[in-house]
Amino acid sequence: MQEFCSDVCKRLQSAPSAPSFGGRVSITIKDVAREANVSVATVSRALNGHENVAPDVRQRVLEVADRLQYSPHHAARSLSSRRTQTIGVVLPDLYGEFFSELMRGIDAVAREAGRHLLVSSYHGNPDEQGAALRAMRGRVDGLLLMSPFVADADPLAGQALGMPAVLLNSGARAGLPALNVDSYHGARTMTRHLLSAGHSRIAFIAGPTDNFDAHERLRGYRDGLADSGSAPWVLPGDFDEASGHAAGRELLESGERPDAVFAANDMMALGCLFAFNQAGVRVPHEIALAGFDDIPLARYVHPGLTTMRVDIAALGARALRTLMAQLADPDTPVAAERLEVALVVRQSCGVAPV
Amino acid sequence: MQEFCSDVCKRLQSAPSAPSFGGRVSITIKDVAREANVSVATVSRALNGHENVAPDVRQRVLEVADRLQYSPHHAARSLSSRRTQTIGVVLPDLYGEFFSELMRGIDAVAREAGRHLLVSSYHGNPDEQGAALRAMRGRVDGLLLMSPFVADADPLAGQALGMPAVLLNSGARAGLPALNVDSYHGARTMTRHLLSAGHSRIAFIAGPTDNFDAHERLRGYRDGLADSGSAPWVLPGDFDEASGHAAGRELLESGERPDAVFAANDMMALGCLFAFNQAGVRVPHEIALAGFDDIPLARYVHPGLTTMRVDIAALGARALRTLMAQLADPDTPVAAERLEVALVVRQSCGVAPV
DNA sequence: CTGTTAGCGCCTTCAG
DNA sequence: CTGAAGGCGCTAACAG
Repeated sequence: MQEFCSDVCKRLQSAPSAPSFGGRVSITIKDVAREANVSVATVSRALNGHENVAPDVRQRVLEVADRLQYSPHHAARSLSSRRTQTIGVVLPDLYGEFFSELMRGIDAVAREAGRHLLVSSYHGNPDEQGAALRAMRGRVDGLLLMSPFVADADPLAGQALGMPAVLLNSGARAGLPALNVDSYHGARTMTRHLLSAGHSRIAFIAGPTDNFDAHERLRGYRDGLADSGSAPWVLPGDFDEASGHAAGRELLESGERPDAVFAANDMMALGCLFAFNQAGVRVPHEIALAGFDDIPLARYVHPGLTTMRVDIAALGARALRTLMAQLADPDTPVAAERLEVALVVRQSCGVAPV
Repeated sequence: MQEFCSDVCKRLQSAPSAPSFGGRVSITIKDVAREANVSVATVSRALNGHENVAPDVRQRVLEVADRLQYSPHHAARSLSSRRTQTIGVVLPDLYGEFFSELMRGIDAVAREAGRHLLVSSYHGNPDEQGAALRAMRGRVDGLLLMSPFVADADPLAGQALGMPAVLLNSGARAGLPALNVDSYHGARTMTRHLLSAGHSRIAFIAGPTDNFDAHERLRGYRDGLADSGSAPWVLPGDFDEASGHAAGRELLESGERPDAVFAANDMMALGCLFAFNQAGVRVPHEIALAGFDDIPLARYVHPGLTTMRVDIAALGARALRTLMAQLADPDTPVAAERLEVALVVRQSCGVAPV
């Protein structure tokens, strides 16, 4: 035992200049090669599972590597192999349940595929976004990018990503494969559902004006209302509880109350619900309420919230699968896909089973 | 303009063997050097802000680099400099608001410090945890590790991390710097608050038995009750709404109802609240309710939830700051720190201002 | 099957 | 102040 590791032990003890890591020196492929009496090439082959290595040699190499606790240096490996085994994820933010769920879906697939995740958020700032994208170069094999801002100037237009990428909830652009939640059809369906339940004055609490999904949902609401004779009634919102709460109060104070309120997402619907609760207005008896997303809390509030279910984790998972396919075969046809959403009827609209 | 980029343009057009990345070739330091009529060494120095470069030369180099959209290749840089500019974040999971908030805090500091984040979750599986830690070697300069499972065998004991690391909400072990939410004192404070508000039969909805924080909160509850004459009354829970809901129902059905319920976290408190709502039991009139965490919804439910505020984003931010200090100076003394929590009194305990 | 060798792109002495 | 040159650790031809 001792004899085998003498060389390395000596190096460990008398490392001339301790390279970082708290004075530790790391074991390289050379150390393994020397201990196993083979060349570095053979070690590389053995460790990477190539076929052209004699069984006994492979065995010996693996043992030595294990004993020395060798672990290949990632930077070196990816510098020479030109692959990083890492996927870059660039998001507008990391805050809230949406991103959390998204990451969960992405993470599951990444783990399954043995890929690492380099995450970065740009806080809605186009400059930071550019910087984040640039910084990904040489660190990742592909990119998952979410850029939901419907700015006049497409921040991606000028960015040569220089690598395969998939767009998430960002519309379709730059000839990249894209995957979007089908917000438009979802919102239209919900609006029609409310109409068919007998509501005619349906108010809509919108999302941020520069957000792609918010835009699609508003469009779906308007189109859903189109032939009904009902006029659109839109309040501003921000996708958070606070703005839903504010919108709820505003609705109560308006001269003519709506029959139903459709919030562009569940968090706003909940904020609105609490505003109604505080004012003693009963849901659904006096006003019906609907949301969008089906967050976990939607089923626990009282009354249960009617909403559109969006499987966000599936969104992330599917996006990464698309990217992996692109990575495996760059000629995979590029398409824009939609993630289906589903109407979930609960008590908040007054037409639900108990 | 054209003349300057002729060389590179030619290369881009007639790259002999397109090296990965969908057939694109990337611009290297050599390209910049050639365009700027200097050596690669000078480019390197100029771009890295070293002082020994003539102002006009630096200017020219920066211009060329900008025009060519040059961005250094990470793997190459970290191979030669032995630093990755990346922090590894190893978490038990990526699911839910807690991790989302944690990541937000970490991300803010990382961005501020120009560091990237390599995230990985191990789904509560010790083997996966080991694999994740091993895979971090050579890819990151330091580690933020959350390992809240109070298993008999410390999964970290055998792991030579081989690099600076900070433990998050994982107790104190392995001689690593640690940062923990002060769950014990928080729970004790809350329990005493409930007692002093006149409640004597206080039930506690516990968290997962193998979770460090859950354990600390339970301990705080017991100690808070210690000299009061009240007996502990503990129900199992899982930190999610569903288990809080179940516990709430169980409490209602028990022969002797409690005066107050203290849930080990807000999600369970909300689940419990909805169970009470459904049963028509009024909070706080019939039963007082308290939680722990102060998630955003806590202030929007009706009645507002009395809870202990935990600044999770601050937890992440502080942990990364500690790690950065460790990275900057390995001799920084190692200590276990506590993140203070604060009592937030709302209406759910019946002693609050409206 | 195995060893030798030439880079991958960048940083960093060491001479000028 | 600047250029030339030697690696960093690993992979991938190319010869044996």
